[in-house]
Amino acid sequence: MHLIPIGRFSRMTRLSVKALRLYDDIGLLEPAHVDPSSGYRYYVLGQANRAEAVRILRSVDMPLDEIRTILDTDDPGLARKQLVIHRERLAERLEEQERRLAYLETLIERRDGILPYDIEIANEDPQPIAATTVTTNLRRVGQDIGTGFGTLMAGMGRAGVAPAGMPLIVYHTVIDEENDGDIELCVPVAAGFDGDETVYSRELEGGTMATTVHHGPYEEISAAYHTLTGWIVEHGHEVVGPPREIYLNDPQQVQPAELLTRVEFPIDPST
Amino acid sequence: MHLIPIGRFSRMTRLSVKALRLYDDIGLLEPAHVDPSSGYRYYVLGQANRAEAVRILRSVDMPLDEIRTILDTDDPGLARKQLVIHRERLAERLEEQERRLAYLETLIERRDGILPYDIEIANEDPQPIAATTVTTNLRRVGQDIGTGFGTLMAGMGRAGVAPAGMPLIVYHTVIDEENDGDIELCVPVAAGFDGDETVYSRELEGGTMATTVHHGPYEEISAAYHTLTGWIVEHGHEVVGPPREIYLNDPQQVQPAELLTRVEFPIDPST
DNA sequence: CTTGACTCTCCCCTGAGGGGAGACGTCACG
DNA sequence: CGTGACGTCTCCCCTCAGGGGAGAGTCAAG
Repeated sequence: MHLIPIGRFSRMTRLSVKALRLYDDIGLLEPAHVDPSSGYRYYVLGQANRAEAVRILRSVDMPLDEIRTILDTDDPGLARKQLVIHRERLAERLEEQERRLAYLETLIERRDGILPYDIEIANEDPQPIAATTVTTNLRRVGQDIGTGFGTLMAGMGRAGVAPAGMPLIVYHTVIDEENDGDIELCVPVAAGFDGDETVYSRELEGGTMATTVHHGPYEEISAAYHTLTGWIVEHGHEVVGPPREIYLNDPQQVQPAELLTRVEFPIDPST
Repeated sequence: MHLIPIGRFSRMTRLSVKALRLYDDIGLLEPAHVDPSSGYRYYVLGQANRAEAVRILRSVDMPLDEIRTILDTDDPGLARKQLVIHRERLAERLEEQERRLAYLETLIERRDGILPYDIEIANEDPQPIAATTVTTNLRRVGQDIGTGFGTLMAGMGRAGVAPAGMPLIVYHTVIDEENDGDIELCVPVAAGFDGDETVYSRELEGGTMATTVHHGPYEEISAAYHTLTGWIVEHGHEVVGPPREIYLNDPQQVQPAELLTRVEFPIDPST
């Protein structure tokens, strides 16, 4: 029975000495013999095989405890299942890397840097609108907007009025991940009409607005808000009403990266 | 100047409080004001923009110090270059994940488990061969085998002899990553011939062999060696000569996953 | 003034080892 | 049998971007 010290075993198996010691500590690959006085680890040839299996499975980035599960089971079906589970995990990571890469590409494509918002002051006239109010939060907001606009269109059909401009949303409450808030889905119309409880007619407030246009998917719009609110405070203005978003093109028709959304904050016009 | 405590700023920016404190510590995003008596961090609206940029860049897994580089430079070219560098890195990881995934697939495909080696005892007759010796290590071995067989074929052509069997290699020394060793590239021939210094004729030793066949790329062959040597020791045999590999098919003609390599260890036939 | 929500610092934890210090063991050579 | 050159041991700290929690202090509203 050849006893092999850790260094030679390390060269045989191409596992580092540090790794071998770790595998001993966690009981994944214990030396056949440990000298009780010196603590020296000694392996035998027959262990190289298990070591090789560990090396292979680590090379596909499998966690150590799963490797132990696979190597210590007698059920080849279970081992196989673990491998398949790990494959799913790798595939998932692969997808994630792909998504990140794609996103990063779009960041690079933006030739104006990461946060290219030009802020303008605009004077908006009051405008008759058809509107409906929904309560939602940041997690559900995408769905709720979709169904909400459906409701709105249905109500406008009942009232016999047609859109006269781009749809918009007034954010009456600040909504975030867990806190619900009220948002008002609106479509400009030619004149006021008789609505009902859910779809009603009102006049959208006009006034001085600080505005900017967000170019890209809705998920990334918060930077536009931050830029605007920061700009407003820095320039000594005050926010005098809820902000609104005006959807300049249709998510059904253009790619998310091409979406244009105008964000407007009503402000007091003083310097 | 609104001062925003960390919790609200956290909700505004969707960065965790822990993360904000970390970014303060490393100077990536320092609060506009820190109360000297309580230590409370207070942010201003204008910082939300930078926070947003951090969040975006973290979402593509960029390291914090590179984010700092990008955000603190005035040179948009440099920032862009960093983004591109990071893209390369992501793409590299993507490839790596793909390679691992593919490898794992092959592991799963092997229906016999991870290390399916059947070991047999064989009696080999002595065999005249043409041979050449090269000194190499585990890093260069692939190239050296390629050019070595070229040399061997050229020498056989000069001597006017033709191959009479599968090529093989005798591993006279254990080679590893950094230590060179001698390997002897061989081709069976019908009978001995007059060689020269580099390509010579000799008789390959016969005898009792412990053998197994490795199915797959050369890089994964070490498990075959470990299995064999482990088996030999466990069965009380002794290795009486250098091991050899016989290449049963041609890497030029089949996929690496389909390669078949017979590994043989000469042993004493006792027991 | 009290209560409840918020925030602070400090410490330990993640996974799979890497780097190094200081002490001890082993082996081949003379 | 001694000696020098390696080999190996344990122990500790480090990675990276935070997460979890303890215990103490702070803030704002009623």
